Amino acid sequence: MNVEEAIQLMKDKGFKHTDKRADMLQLFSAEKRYLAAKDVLEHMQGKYNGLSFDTIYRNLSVFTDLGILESTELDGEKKFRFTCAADHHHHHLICLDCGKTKHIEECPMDLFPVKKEGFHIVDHKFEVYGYCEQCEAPRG
Amino acid sequence: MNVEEAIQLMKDKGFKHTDKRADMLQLFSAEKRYLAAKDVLEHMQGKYNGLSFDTIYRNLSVFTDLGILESTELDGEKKFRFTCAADHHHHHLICLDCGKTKHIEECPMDLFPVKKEGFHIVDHKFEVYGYCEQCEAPRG
DNA sequence: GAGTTAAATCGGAATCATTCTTATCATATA
DNA sequence: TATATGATAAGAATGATTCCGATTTAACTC
Repeated sequence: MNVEEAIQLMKDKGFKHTDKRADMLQLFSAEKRYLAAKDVLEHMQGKYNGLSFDTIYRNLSVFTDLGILESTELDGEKKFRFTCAADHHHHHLICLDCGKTKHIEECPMDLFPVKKEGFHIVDHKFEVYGYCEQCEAPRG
Repeated sequence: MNVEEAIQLMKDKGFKHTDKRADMLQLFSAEKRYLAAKDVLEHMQGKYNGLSFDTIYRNLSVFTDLGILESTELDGEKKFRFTCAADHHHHHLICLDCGKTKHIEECPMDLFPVKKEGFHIVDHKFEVYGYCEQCEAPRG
């Protein structure tokens, strides 16, 4: 998925094209890492003075619903990134500082049976956390 | 670890014994599932009128630091349970409704190598979510 | 190209979980 | 029992997120 495809998908689903939405998608496409709502707001405020939090949150939610962005929750914050593989299940190694990721193909659910007597399993989360080279250095 | 051991550990570490702390530990020991701060508050308010949120949060934090409780973050809420195995690494299958858990012995980190070029790994999270029999039924 | 309609946005208030602050109180100890 | 220090109450403060009413704008119709 790229920005053009994302915008087309958005239109196909009946959402309107706006400059703010296009710019948000452009940002995520360029960054390819997890960003918090406030990161997005900061980045956009240069161009759009008085941009509302509501706009950011609403659009993040729209994009996530459409599968354009994927999200996770880290340290009490929702974070979003341009989906790196909308078509197949995967996991991430995530930099706790900048949100940069590495793709993890293996899924633990495929590798061993989780004893699930008396449970109806509906989801799972597997994430590995660390610091990338750029963020590790300053931490000494 | 049981309630008595937890209280002893608390005293050994220089924390004072109070009825509220003992009751909180009693609750977690009896429930053996993930509870949110507000669950604990509700449970305690019957006995202690005017109990402060601060007391709950501070004590949850003390217990977690001492390894008496283990915690996770689910749906924007911190949840706590009496540690089911303070001595060895493990994961959980968790009921999204009531917080009941099943122990998962296998750790994905042991089962396959996570390609970590350029990353310094410091942590990971593996949780399986579902609904237990009691909570599944009402959901129809 | 102007008019219409529903969606998008703004600005700020509201909410929810959590943390902080200050004064008061209770536990453990001398 | 007196004292010191930790624990608690009460409520304010914080931070992320959501909600709401009023206004603006994109997309469609004529």
